[in-house]
Amino acid sequence: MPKVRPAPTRPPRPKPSRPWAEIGPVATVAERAAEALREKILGGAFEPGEFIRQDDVARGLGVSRMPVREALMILTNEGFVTRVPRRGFQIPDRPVRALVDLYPILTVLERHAGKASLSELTPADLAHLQRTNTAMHQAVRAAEAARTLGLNLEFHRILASRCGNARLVELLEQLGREVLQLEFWSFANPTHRAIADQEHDGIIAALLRRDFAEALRRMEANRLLAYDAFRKQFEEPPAPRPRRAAKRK
Amino acid sequence: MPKVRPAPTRPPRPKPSRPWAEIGPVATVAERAAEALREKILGGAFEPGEFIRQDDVARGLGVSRMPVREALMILTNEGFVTRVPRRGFQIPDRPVRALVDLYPILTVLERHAGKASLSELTPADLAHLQRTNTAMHQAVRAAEAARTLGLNLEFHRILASRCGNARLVELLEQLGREVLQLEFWSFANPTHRAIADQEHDGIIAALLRRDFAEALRRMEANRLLAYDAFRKQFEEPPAPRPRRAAKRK
DNA sequence: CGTCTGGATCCTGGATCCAAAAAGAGGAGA
DNA sequence: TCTCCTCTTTTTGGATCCAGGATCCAGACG
Repeated sequence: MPKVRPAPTRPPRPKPSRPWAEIGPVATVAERAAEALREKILGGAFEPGEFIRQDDVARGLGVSRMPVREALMILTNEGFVTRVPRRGFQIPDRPVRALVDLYPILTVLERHAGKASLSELTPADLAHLQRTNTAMHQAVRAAEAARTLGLNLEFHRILASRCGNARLVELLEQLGREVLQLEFWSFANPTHRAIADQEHDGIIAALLRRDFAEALRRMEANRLLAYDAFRKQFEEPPAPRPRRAAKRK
Repeated sequence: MPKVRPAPTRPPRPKPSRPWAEIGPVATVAERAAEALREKILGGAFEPGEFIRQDDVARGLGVSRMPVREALMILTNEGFVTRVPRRGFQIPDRPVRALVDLYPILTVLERHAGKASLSELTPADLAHLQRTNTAMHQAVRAAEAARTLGLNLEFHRILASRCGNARLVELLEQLGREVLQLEFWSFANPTHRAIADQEHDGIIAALLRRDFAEALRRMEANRLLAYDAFRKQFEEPPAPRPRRAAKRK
């Protein structure tokens, strides 16, 4: 008989015996599934508006459907998919609107973080920034999508890292991830990436001169540039429903 | 034999025959569980740092453990709980730090949204605002916690609703929910609530005069007030680990 | 010939079951 | 008597199974 537990709460960890505690990636299967799905999505395995079949993913990963479900919920938080109550999880089908909404949010938050953070960056941070930048140059040339995205995130995360607000850094990373992913779908053209690269160089140069105002301007210009290029390209989605050819047997 | 599916993607909804589509709350069990858990958490059924036992909740709701798991993931997105990989979901145990981080984010985003939204509010919006405000007055007097929180969210949501950025409204609501919940835990004292109420009246008055700058100032003052009151009260958490009495047999 | 309705099929959501891991308790040794 | 180790219990994480519902296709009717 499972005797009723006398204390409503567990004593708050009297022993610090937690040899795991954030040490290694004891990654649960769901997290690994989320990682794999993220890669697949970024790799273009799905197209906007498509619903993700859970057991297809499960079979593909060699696991059951449950960790896939959890992974999809994780990806929902990260903005990679959206949930429709009895239909499942689908790739967002209106990336245009989402991007137009996201840019101003990211701009204002990045400015706020940058004001506090840029002047506090240590020489080690700057070195890290430069390493990340050169690595990203290589990734761009090699056309490694996921790697480029990760390095771009890293770059911006370093820029904001010293703002003294952990939650803000976290939020910026989450929104930045969404933006990069959406940009990735919208225009996978390399010219845009090259432009972003140039801007990154400019930011680093300004930081090395300790010209923080200029660095901040460059950061905003970086976003604004992408925003404009984007709106120019997708001023209005031409076909409301592209009427893709039906599956042929 | 489940014959291999010939087309990798389902034809993208050729028929718009979706009689459900956001009509009624076809709420899945997990969503209802999330709602119930939210109420319980706000009601103080758990204390900061406590881990939530999944099958306790499941038994309490008369459902299996799986929708509870999904509900907990939903609540994780909303910031009500945090996840520890092999331990479960716990009530965040450092609300102080979280609040100090959240206030500036919410302030800067609210200012951005308010600049665009306040001048676009319709008379109907203002009426809605006033109705919400009076309802919240009543809820405060009746000490109905969850209701007060919901109405407060509604109030701020209306203020930002015309900013033309759906994602921003959504983000503000999410962060605002976190802040209100954390405030609720930190100081459940009614004086603070009363002060917030006063500020709401001031915001409405300024809006009726179409003095948007003043309304914006009032909005920021609203947050700043709570921020200061909060920091004054919890300047430094006195006991790092309150050393709760162990359960007695 | 187009449209609507009915049934078959597939997929998601929920329940139940099993394994693994962490916490808790008790005993042995210093 | 205190500490460390081991064994038990509890709880989470994952797998499998079942039911409800949505889509899709075919046939009937206008």
